[in-house]
Amino acid sequence: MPNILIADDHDLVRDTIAAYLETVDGFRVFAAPNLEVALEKMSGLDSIDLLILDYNMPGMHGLDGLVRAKDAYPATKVVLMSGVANKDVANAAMSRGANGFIPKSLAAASLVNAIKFVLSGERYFPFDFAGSSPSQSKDSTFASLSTREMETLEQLCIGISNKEIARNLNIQEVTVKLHVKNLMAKLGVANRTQAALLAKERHLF
Amino acid sequence: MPNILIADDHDLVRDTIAAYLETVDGFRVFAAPNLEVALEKMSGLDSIDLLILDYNMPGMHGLDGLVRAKDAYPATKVVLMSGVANKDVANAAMSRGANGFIPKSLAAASLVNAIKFVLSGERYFPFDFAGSSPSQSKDSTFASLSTREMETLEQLCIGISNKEIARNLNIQEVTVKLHVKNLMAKLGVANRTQAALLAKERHLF
DNA sequence: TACTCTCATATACTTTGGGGTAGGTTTGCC
DNA sequence: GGCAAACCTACCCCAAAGTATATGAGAGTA
Repeated sequence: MPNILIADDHDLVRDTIAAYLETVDGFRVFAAPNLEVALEKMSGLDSIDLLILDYNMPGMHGLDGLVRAKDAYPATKVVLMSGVANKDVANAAMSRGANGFIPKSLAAASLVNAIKFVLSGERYFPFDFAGSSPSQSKDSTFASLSTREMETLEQLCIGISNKEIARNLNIQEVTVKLHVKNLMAKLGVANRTQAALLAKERHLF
Repeated sequence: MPNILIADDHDLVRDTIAAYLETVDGFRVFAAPNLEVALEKMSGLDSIDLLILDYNMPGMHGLDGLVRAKDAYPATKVVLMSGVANKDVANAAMSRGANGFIPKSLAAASLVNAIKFVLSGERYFPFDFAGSSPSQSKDSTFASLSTREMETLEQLCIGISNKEIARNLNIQEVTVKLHVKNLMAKLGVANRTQAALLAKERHLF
C-alpha cells in the first residue's frame, strides 16, 4: 500500500483529495498545510512513496520548494500540483526533477491514474491541460534578453514609467525606450503591461 | 436526500469535493465547470437545494454571478466558495444574499457541517478564517469597484489597449478610459500596468 | 584587421494613455 | 416625484509610450 503525502494550504482541497484517494484506491494518505510541515513529516514517517506539492503554497517560492524536497529526499517521487501554472512552469518543474505535474483542471479519476503511473516509475506530464495561455514558446524566450533588457524588464514589473526606470538604471529615457522596444519584440508581446505580466507569470521577479 | 450543485472550474477540486460529499454524507451532488453551465443545469434539474459557487470561475465577474444565480433561482440556497477571498468579499457576498461563505481553508469535515447548517435555513459565515496567508488585509479595495470597472480590470490583466477593451465590452474607448482612470484611483495605483499586476497578485483573474 | 554584438545616445514622429470637465441615460431607493 | 449611483458619451489637452532610423563606443572574436 503506497504512502502518499499531499501538501496544500487549502484545507478543503487537500483533505477532500486525500479522502478521495483513500476511499477510491486505498492509498495511505498523509497531509501537510505547507512545505515546512511536509518536510518535517517526511523525516518522521519514513517511506513516503509520493509527495504531492501545491505550487502556490507557503514556503514554495516558485520551484525552490520542489528542489528542496528533491534534495532532502531523493528517493521519494515528487509531483507538482497547480491550479494556475501553465506548460512553461510544468516544463521547468520537470527539468528540475519533478516526477510529474498535476493541473487542478485534471479530472479526479485521471488523478488516480496519474499517481499510479508515477508510482510505477514513469513521469506524468499531460500536454493537453486546458486553459493554457496562447504564448507557449519556452523560457528560452527570456534567455535571449541581454542583461540590460533583463534589468529593464525587472523595472517594468514594478509598473513604473520609462523616466523612473532611467533614473534607477542611470541611463537616458530614450535608451530605456529602446530596451523596452527590443525586449517586447523578443518576448513577442505588444506592450509593457503584457511584458510585465508574462515575466510575473513565469515567476522571474 | 438534498440535491447539491457545485460549480468550480478546477475539475480536480470540484470532483473530489463532490465525491467526498456523496460518500461521506449521502448528498446527491451535481457538478458544473462554470456559472453558465451551472445555471443551465439548474433549469434542467428542478429542485437543487444548494448551489456552491466558486468565486474565481469563468462567468462570475466578482459577485455578479452570485446575484444572477440568486435572481434566477430565489428558492435555492447559494453559498460562495473561495480560496483567495477574505472577510470583505465574504461580507459583500452575505449582503447580496448569499446563504453562506466557504473558504477553501476550511476543514473537510467542517464543510459537511456548514452545508447541513445552510440547508437547515441558517447562514454559515466563519469569522475566523483569517489566519492562513499574510497578505489578506485589505482586499476591500477591490470590493469598491463597480461591475464595469471589474470587467475593465479583467481586460487590463490581458494587457490589451483601451481600443481593444472597448471592442470587447461593446462600449466606446472614452468610456474605457474613464473606467480605467476610476479603478486606478480606487486601487491607488499610478497606471494600468500596476493595476494589472495588483489584480494578478491577489489572484483575481 | 574586420566583423559582430551589446549598450548607449540622438532626432523625429505617431499612437496610446491619462486627466479634466460636462452632460446624458438608466436603475433603484427614499 | 426627487435623488443618488452607476454607466455611457463627448470634447479638449498634454504626457507617456512606442516606432523608425542613424550614430558611435567598447568588448569579443574570427
